[in-house]
Amino acid sequence: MDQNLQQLNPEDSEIKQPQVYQILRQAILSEQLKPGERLVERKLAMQLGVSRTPVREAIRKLESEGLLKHIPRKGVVVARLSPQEAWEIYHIRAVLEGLAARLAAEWITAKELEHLEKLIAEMEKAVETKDLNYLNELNSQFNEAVYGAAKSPRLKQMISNLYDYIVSFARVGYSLPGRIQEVLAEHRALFEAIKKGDVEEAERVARKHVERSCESYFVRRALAEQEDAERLKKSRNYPHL
Amino acid sequence: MDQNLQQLNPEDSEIKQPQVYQILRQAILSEQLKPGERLVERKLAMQLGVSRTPVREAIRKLESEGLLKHIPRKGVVVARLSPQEAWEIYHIRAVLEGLAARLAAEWITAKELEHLEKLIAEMEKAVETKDLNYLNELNSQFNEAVYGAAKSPRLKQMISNLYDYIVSFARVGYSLPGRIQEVLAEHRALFEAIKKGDVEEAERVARKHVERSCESYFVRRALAEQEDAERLKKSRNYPHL
DNA sequence: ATTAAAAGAACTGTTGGCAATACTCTTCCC
DNA sequence: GGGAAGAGTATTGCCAACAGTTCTTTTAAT
Repeated sequence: MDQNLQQLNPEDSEIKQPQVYQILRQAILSEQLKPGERLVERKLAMQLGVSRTPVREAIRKLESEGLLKHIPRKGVVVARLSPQEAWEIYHIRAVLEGLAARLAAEWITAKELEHLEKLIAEMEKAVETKDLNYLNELNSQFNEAVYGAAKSPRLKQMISNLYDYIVSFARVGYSLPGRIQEVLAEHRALFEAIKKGDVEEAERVARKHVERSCESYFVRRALAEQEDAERLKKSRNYPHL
Repeated sequence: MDQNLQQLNPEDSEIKQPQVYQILRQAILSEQLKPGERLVERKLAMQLGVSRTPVREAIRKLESEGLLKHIPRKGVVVARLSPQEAWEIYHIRAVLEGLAARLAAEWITAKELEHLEKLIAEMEKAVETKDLNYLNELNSQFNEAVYGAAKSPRLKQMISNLYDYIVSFARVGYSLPGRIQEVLAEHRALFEAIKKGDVEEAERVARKHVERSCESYFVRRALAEQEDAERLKKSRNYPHL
């Protein structure tokens, strides 16, 4: 627990709960608060410079989104995804994004379509210059644009929520060789389907895309665990550490 | 606001927030608290015999599930589904239930399959005796059994949440002539697909089933509005009422 | 009678404190 | 020395009160 969380301004008369929520959410997604780590209301309240109530409510909200796990009379811990849960989430996302793509293919406007096209072009440039950070940013924008085109706020909301779970791992999903090109091709195929207004194709492509992401997530996760095991093996040689 | 909400036992040392949550949830789903109606923390707290804190937390939870709508510094009201939102929810449910059916077809056990078969048989009996209440109960059980067979707790949770929204209208979905037989046939088709282990077919059938429910929801809703309009017209003749 | 300002009422957001519960460390008995 | 009982501590659940904000009603001036 290093815990140098951003502090709230005490004289800030804004409503504090949403700010606390944002800070905690960021801390969890950035893994400043690590999976399995315990959150203590009073400590967080002290650190943030507010009373327990806003912290409490923020925690409850994060809990209902699934980022925290609450054990009655014991407290809350940062949720740790089991492989089974990660698989579930990816497959739920797959069908939801499929639906979003279908709706987008049906309802997209000329202006939105143009925006998507620009994003695709930008992505191609970013792939060539291997600017992974920018590519990630563009990726999010592309997804956002598709969800927006679907004209279904609730669907968009649900997808974003699910997206949060795996954001930390997904970010490094590109690290697999060849995956970058694959992702680009998949996005392009989705764009084409939406442009044609082919709802079936759009749904199929989007769904497949998420399923592929799921696969590379598990490959990535397996690699990470292998690395962990190696580290562990090494550290056994130096038990005093 | 008639508000004869069930009271909590004051000497009850159980944790109160979940109880308050259940009571409010029931009140909303049973339309004892009607869409658009405002919920006042202090009033509810008084009526339930607790302080504002548990009420507040229960409200926040219901809000995050979408049953309540929160307007900052104003309070919360019972969410009223616009036709657009109802449509969204049905279509999200359609793909999620499709996924659940697919997973069920893949992972169902012999015992679960047997249970489904019994439920189908019961439903046929209930259709003949026109026992609508029992049929509804069986319906829920059948759905639960399918979701359970999918072995995906999170998916099950999400579907149940969405189900709540439309439960009040769905209950009368049968009232359309011929719909009862249709529903039964759809359930039977789903059962057969799951039994065969045909994942594609199971998904397609389940999805179609929800889409049909959506249609009959809107027919039902249109009828209800027509009735409302008639009532309004009548009441105009007696403006003093 | 109409309108605008001001007082008042009604709520939510926030606070710190109290009670109940779960965990931990010490002490005592075998 | 090991294990069980008990005191002490940490932490959540709950509460009543206060502060700030929004809505309503009253009042006064035109």
